[in-house]
Amino acid sequence: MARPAGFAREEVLEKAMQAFWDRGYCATSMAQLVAATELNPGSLYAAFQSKRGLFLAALDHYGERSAERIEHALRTAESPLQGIRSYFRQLAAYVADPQAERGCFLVNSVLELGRRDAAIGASAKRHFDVIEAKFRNALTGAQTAGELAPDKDPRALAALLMSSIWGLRVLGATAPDAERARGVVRQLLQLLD
Amino acid sequence: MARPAGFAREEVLEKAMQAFWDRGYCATSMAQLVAATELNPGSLYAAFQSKRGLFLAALDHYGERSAERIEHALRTAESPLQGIRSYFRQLAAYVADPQAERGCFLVNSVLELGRRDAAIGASAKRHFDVIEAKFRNALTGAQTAGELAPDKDPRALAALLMSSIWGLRVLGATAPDAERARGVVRQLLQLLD
DNA sequence: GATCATTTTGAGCGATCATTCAACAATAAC
DNA sequence: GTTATTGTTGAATGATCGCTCAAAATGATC
Repeated sequence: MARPAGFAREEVLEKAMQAFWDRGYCATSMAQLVAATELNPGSLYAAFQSKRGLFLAALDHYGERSAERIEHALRTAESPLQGIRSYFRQLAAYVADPQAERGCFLVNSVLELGRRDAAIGASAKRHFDVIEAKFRNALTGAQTAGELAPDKDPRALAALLMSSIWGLRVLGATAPDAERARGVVRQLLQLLD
Repeated sequence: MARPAGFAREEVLEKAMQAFWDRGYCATSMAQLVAATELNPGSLYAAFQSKRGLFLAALDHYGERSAERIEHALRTAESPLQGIRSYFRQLAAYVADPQAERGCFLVNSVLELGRRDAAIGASAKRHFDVIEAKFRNALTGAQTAGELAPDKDPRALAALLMSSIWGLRVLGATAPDAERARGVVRQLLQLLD
């Protein structure tokens, strides 16, 4: 017995995420979020408590979608290692796209706020951990399948892959260059052979 | 015949840089810059025109010091490749330090402002280019000295090294972990053999 | 020590910030 | 149709933002 909300939470989160991703937390004003979400301040505050609350929800939204994309690449590949190769080739292509200049929303958020806001830092790190675990699993699977040499360390390799993703995302933010990105990925993937 | 300035420009730039590096451009208020530099607003504006002008000067200050550090590692090494190895081992140690959580000021600035402020983006990219050129020179030198295999591509390797630095800096911002950083560097340096 | 160009001072400016809230609207239950 | 409960509206709030400027202070020059 009450009036139902006039908006879909996921759609609002997607729009808010795009706004935050575009300009960062600090440079995105509530006025811009009101415009982007097409909600009034009161509705936004009723649903998310504060600008920070909305940001945290948008960050989770982004992290979940990122993990899904990686999960999909790994699951649809012919083998664990092919899944990793496939994801990185697709990342190289994305990094060459002008829209990659926004960087990675998780990385941007850690660098802007991770040290000043423990909850934001912890949230981003949690999403990174989920992704890294997927790679580690794939690498362990590749090893038991004889696809990856037994002397390789899945844990160390997974850390390298995370670091490589971060590097490639910054590369995309500084200079969208397809050949450059492909070259970096080609060399990195040699470490899996 | 005039009153001399009561401050040393380099010292003020260093203090302003630390303040901006700590919190980012947007989250650092002029009031905080006034406190950090121990100058009054009027003096800061007389010397740097605007908050943005002060930021651009601080960014150059950081970029020059970064390039010097790399130049020093390369120049004092026994060989070009040893110089690169030395720099990356030193970077792995730095990344494990809690103060590395601030990330790289150039990376932070590109991600926060590079797309919205052309001058800031261009400045950061220029500093990255200077650094990358040093690596490329070292790699070419290593190749002519027979230290690096002739089938390696100095240009592609230099791009990989830049991407690796960016990744390692983000690693430092998310989780200062010495073993993790050393592991990543160990694997990356294999690509030089 | 008088002159003069320059720097320093810090209160104050208009603009914009995140946030609130009282009035109003809409629906479910009866 | 009435009531209860929740959502929406958007103008208003106090705080903080980057920035200015008239007045005072300083030191090199003569």
